Amino acid sequence: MDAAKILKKRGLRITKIRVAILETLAANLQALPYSKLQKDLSRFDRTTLYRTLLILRDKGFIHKALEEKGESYYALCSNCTSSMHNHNHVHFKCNRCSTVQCLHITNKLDLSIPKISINSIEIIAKGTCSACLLAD
Amino acid sequence: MDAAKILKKRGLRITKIRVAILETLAANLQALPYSKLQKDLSRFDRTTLYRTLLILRDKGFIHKALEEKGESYYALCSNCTSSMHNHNHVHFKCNRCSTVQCLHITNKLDLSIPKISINSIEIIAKGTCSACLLAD
DNA sequence: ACATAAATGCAACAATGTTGCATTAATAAT
DNA sequence: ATTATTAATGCAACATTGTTGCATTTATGT
Repeated sequence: MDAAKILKKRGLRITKIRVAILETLAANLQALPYSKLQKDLSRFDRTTLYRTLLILRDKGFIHKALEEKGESYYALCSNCTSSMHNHNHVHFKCNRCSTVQCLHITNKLDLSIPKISINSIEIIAKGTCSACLLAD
Repeated sequence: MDAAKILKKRGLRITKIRVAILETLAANLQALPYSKLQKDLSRFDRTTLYRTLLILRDKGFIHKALEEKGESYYALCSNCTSSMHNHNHVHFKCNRCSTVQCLHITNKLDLSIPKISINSIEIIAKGTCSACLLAD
């Protein structure tokens, strides 16, 4: 993954923390909790991390996979842009090892409720991940 | 709604803040953000509110309908107990007026993913609520 | 009314969110 | 390559929420 090239292609300045965040997220299969990003990227100021996460989210590079107990989990986007965020996948959290992952599903989920206009649907599943199932 | 009676029936002590929380939530159709509870119940200590919310959640009286941007939204449970939490409903947030409500749906949502054991599924829908649609 | 277990309020601290502002860095223009 | 300009960064500061320990008060069964 060439984070610099990706940033450039999408018209964003190439800065150290942006490259670092993208590479950190790319290096993990799971979504990463804020606290982990904070720790891994502690060479940067906390405010900068905070603002950079906002920008990368806004521009469609990353998304918040889950927010739970005051902690946000971040993951790379696969197909988003500034104008279009489509996260048609399920966010799964393992109750045992606490990892969070994005699961791409084929099932199309349609939900319609009278008198309400629904723009987006988010699904959060919890259970036991394959690694923990195997560890039994 | 007789909060005291409900608490007693479920074996919890009847205290002012418990009654107040249950009545506050019962008085609203929507789920209430923590900040609103905090404000309405400011006559009680913040720690007590925090701990009481934990207890009422644990005992199945209330549930966290949504956690977003660091803010938790709470609502009454309809059929939960200490041992059984079943929230088979959708949590809906209106993007315009920011209200959060629990929508009871009939559609059964089944999701199965290979190699993973799923225990619970939560659905969060966002869009425009009926009141805001009418206000156009 | 009393004993006892539980709930409360207070103090204190941690983590995250958030803003303003001066400094520094990235890019475009020369 | 140097400079101008625009954006990003780091620092300080403060708000909100989460969390724990402990002394005091309250709810309830006897």
